[in-house]
Amino acid sequence: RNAVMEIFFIENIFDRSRMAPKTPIKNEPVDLSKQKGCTPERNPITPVKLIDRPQPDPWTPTANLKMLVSAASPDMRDREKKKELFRPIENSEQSDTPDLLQYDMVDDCTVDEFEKQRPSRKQKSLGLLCQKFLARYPSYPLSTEKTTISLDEVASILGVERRRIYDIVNVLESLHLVSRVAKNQYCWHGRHNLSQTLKTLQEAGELQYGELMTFFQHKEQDLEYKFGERKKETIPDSQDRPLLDFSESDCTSASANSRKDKSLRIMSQKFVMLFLVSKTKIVTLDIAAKILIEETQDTVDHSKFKTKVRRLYDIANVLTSLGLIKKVHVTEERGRKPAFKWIGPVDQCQDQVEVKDSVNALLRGACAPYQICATGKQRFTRHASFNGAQPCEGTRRKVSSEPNSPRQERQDEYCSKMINLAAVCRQKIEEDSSSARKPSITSPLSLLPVPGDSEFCVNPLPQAVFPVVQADVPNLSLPNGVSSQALQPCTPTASKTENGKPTLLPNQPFLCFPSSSLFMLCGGLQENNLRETLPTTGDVGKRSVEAQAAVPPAACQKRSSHKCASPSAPVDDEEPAAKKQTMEQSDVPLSLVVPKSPKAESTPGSGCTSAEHLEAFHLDHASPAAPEAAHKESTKPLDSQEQERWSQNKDPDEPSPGKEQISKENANQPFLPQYLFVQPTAGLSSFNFLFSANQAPGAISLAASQLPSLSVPCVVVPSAAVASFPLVCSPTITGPLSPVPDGSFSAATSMNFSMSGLASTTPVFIGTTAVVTPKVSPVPSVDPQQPAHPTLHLSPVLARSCGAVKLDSPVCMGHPVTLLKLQQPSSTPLTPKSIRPAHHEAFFKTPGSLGDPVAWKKNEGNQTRNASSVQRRLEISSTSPD
DNA sequence: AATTCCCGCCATCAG
DNA sequence: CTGATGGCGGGAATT
Repeated sequence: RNAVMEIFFIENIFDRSRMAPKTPIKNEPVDLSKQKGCTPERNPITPVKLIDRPQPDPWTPTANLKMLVSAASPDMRDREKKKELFRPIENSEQSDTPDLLQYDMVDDCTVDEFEKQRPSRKQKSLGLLCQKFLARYPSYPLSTEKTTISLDEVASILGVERRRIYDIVNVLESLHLVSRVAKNQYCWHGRHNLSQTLKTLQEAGELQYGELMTFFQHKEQDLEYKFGERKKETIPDSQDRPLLDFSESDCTSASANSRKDKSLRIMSQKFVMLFLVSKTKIVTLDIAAKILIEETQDTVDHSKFKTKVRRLYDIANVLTSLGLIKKVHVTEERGRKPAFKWIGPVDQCQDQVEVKDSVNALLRGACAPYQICATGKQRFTRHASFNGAQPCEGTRRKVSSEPNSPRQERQDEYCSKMINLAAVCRQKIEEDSSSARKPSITSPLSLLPVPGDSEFCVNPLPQAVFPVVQADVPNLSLPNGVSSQALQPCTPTASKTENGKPTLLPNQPFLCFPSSSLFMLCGGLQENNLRETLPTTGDVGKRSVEAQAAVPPAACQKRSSHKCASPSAPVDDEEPAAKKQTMEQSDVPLSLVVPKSPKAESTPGSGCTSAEHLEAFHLDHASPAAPEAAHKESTKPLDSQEQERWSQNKDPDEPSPGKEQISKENANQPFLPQYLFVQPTAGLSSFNFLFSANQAPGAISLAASQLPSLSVPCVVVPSAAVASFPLVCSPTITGPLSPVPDGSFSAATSMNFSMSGLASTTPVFIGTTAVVTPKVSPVPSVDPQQPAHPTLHLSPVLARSCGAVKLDSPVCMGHPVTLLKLQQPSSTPLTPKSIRPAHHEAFFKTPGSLGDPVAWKKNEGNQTRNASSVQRRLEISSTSPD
């Protein structure tokens, strides 16, 4: 062990020393590359020296090696790097010695095959690094424990230079996820205050950028805007001031100005504000850069702009890792521009509006099926896709075949419409709610009992609120807490989001429904797992792919990573059939369907969406009262059909007749019980739920086992496999349960939920928010994992966290909640994939608790091995050398 | 060629 | 002065 440690240190040292010298070298790089006979890439690994070489410099021993290496072949080098991949340690040097050896080996045998990958740049990306970083800490740490972060420690563990950690921490600090306590020390707060922070930012943002953004957005949409010009005008001077309070708020040291003002922190806040202020929640990089340059408007110099953009990428990477934004591209006349879309919690969510609206529509008698999504924009998107409408952003694929039509435009229009609609609705809602904030509104299903009208929807945020589904929301965002991952049921469509990014996936299928009438469907959990995983780097890509696979075709297309093709890219057609099939099997995620008014569809001409179909069937099969598991069976087949259709379904127009009828029926009887059905695949992972819509609140809770029997309006049907998990639905509220507690308020609540969310993964809680009040101290002994459940394999951490969360809530008390295990099968249902889960777990564990520093390394699977040696060292050292 | 964004120099800041 | 921070921009990797 000692030896190992020594090595470790040595390496580090080495590294450091190397760095210093490096400076001088800089000049040469050019040569290097040229001379490159040797190493093609800049060798991150090797110190600069190599580079120098050409120079007069005397050689260092190392240099020699390097030369050799380089001489050997670039490829080799690559491989090497690749191996390093996960290795936390800094890239560097360690390899020297080893390298040599390896090289030799390499020579002999061709190594390359396996490692095609190599560490490429991506592996070193800030986003990935950030994920690793976040994975080390729980999203929602117990208040009791304070986690301090030592920059040095983290840097060494993650194997990066400190400088990089600063980049991450600064952004996190801007969102108050961490705060600096002392030199080199930060305190981890987690996401507890995130919503509050965002709210504050939003407010601030409206003041500062409200108009501006509006302006830009309009501009963009219709015309081209010229850069600076307008902007300046619009921009108020107000910007000077640093972001308001927040920046200061916690900062201990903050004094103030100085260069800090320019800091990444401020920029980050401003950047976030732009999203919050933006109606579309999409901000293009160039606009952001322009706006953020603020000060000297005119000094638009190009270089400055470029620098700003660089910084924005840095910030964006971190935010992406947090699951707050995702990358998209907006297509304008000018062409496609990089942009980012906010996918984090939104205070005011349009979704709500939508929901509301839909609800209203229902009440009015509208019949069309409607889908709702709760949370963020993403959901939005999804819907769209569900509907057949074109999704807004990237998601959009051409749904139907209309090669010629300007689909993009349409899409945009669609988006705009939706937005407008949302706005309109929102008001309406507010009105309604205020007037009728009765409990009634919150029907049993409704998640949040929160008294505050609109608020309830809002704050609670989607994610948090519905545990059921939603777990994911967070999930994407971070791996860290166990929480997140959970399950997300995937919606068939939804998935489409970005693949590349891990985060995206998140959407969950769940919804909030204010009125009872809604249905929820939950799809298989499979995906959940994937999501969970996300944190890690390399995997992500893969994972996403998988996820996609799971997902319905429509949804995801992109398989490739991040970059999405242009939005307009056709969707289904492209999809490989195979893929679809796959998806079909597993997926069927759920979707919510709500009867909707026709209008909802607006754009999409297509009426039928998968969801709809589902609905239809389900409806058919399911008896209103309480369908049972039996349905599942029937359903499955259905699913497939459905899916197929779906995939094909280009025909919007023909909704299935049946479905319509159904919907109508519903319409007629608005309150009929409707249910949501979820049928994922049969076993495994998916759960099926049926909820009747109108039910009385009280009825809902059920144990899994009981499902069918329940008289309750809702039925939950777990898939067979799953059956074991218990679902808990607390009736929202109303019931007997204690009413919502005072609620600490939405914010708090929501938070809680989210936490629970994790838990949610499995257990579903549907209930009032009140239920979860996590604050409570950790549960005594919880044993979340019940042996009974086959599925549960929670990582300890998870379990623990879950336990804590749920415990508190009253609901929980009632019965043991089981958590679903995230890992579970989700991935693809039965497939062997199971392997993954393990990783996931690891991933999430907090290092401390589990002591599994290594977790992330896992990602890539094979490669890992080699790397491992290095890693190991690290691990050891870090872990406990003793 | 454009987009991303890693790397790390070096100016500042803090002690 | 030294170490901690972190702005900044070159230029390489990716798209």
